[in-house]
Amino acid sequence: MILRRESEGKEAGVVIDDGRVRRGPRGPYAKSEQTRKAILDAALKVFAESGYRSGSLRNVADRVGMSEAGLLHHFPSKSALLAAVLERRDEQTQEQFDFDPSHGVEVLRSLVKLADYNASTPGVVELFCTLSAEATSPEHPAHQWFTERYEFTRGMTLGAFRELDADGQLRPGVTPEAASRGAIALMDGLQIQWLLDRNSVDMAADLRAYFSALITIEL
Amino acid sequence: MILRRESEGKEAGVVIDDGRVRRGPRGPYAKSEQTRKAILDAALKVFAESGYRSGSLRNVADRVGMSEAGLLHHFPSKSALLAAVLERRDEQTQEQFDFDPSHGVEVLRSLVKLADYNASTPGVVELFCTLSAEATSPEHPAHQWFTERYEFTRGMTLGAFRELDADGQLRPGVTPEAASRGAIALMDGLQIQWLLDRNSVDMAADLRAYFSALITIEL
DNA sequence: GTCTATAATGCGATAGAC
DNA sequence: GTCTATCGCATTATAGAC
Repeated sequence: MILRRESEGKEAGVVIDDGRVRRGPRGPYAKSEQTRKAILDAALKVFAESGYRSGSLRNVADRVGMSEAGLLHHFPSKSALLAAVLERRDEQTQEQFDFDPSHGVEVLRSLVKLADYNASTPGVVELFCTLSAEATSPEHPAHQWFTERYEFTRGMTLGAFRELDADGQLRPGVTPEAASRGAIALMDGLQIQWLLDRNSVDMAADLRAYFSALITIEL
Repeated sequence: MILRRESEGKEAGVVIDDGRVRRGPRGPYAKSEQTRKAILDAALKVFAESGYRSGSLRNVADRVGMSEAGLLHHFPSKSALLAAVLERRDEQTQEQFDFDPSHGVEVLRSLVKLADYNASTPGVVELFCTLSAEATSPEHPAHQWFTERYEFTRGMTLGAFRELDADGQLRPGVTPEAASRGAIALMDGLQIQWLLDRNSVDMAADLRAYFSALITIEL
């Protein structure tokens, strides 16, 4: 699941070295932008396959064809690298999906489209699946990031269901709160089954079926 | 989510050292049974908090108050310890929950009860949440174990929904296949949100709401 | 900007004394 | 059954040459 939180005010970062927060490159990295991107691509794959804790800088460095020390010239620490990877995913998906909470049905349609798109980027699904489980631990450097991410995502979905509820388009017994928690949970849970066997699950179709069971109008 | 697969025929084990499969103690461990249990309790906590890959034998040994070498006298390797932990959970929950697929509604009721029970054992939820994400990787020693576990669980739930379908108790548009995949996914996904903030989610209530949206009869 | 070298720590597992 | 000692390897990160 990839969603973008509103980029106003203080954005949640990833805790680096138990204190500082990195939000982006501080200086003009203009010349080495390519190298940075290559590192981030490799890091995404490594963290996706092994998680943050077990993924190693050596593995990332090997994939990008440089030494660990060379890598650490671009990112001062492992947690800073994780922060940059998550930050970059947010930026990229912000461009692709626009979730306008003013139209309830549109949000649900966008979530189905997102589930469909996710099926084309297994590495990213792996990354978020692994990290969201890992980051439930309060000591994890991305714990706060995921906490706020879930709050934002659930809030947006909740707004959509509330609007549908106000328009009388929710089936009797369905509450916006349970429906929004369920929608996020379903997307996460389907990803696990999909990663175990990609032929066994159509994430978008199952999410659409869930929505169809909750609302009275056509999706 | 804790479910017991049928214990007939060849049971899936956890791959140990790329080959052997450990299913239980081979000899009479009668005298050191207490020590084994203490180790398994500590190992469950460590694997729950850090996952299998990042969890260390040293951490387990420290908690149980012995050396790593002493621990490895009882379990020949780290993966053998993981196998024993998963095996033990299966045994313990087998005694507590009986899923009889002959009565569709009863299976759904049992799943809600299970979700409620899980909320009283956060350590176990953490363990399965972390491991099921970690084990989506084909190289993980518990990959096969989780693959077969999901197949079994989904099959049982599918049977329940098929029976409800035959009795005309599914709402129009609901298919047993999507419903069963969704039920498992919902349980998994709710666990992530619950682990992030235990006050934000009532897993059993949300699962019940999901079922209520799919079936026409009272739960 | 990238490297080699190295520090400092942690890991799983084995050998052998008791 | 448990220990100490140790092996061999991986890890993050730093120092300093080029």
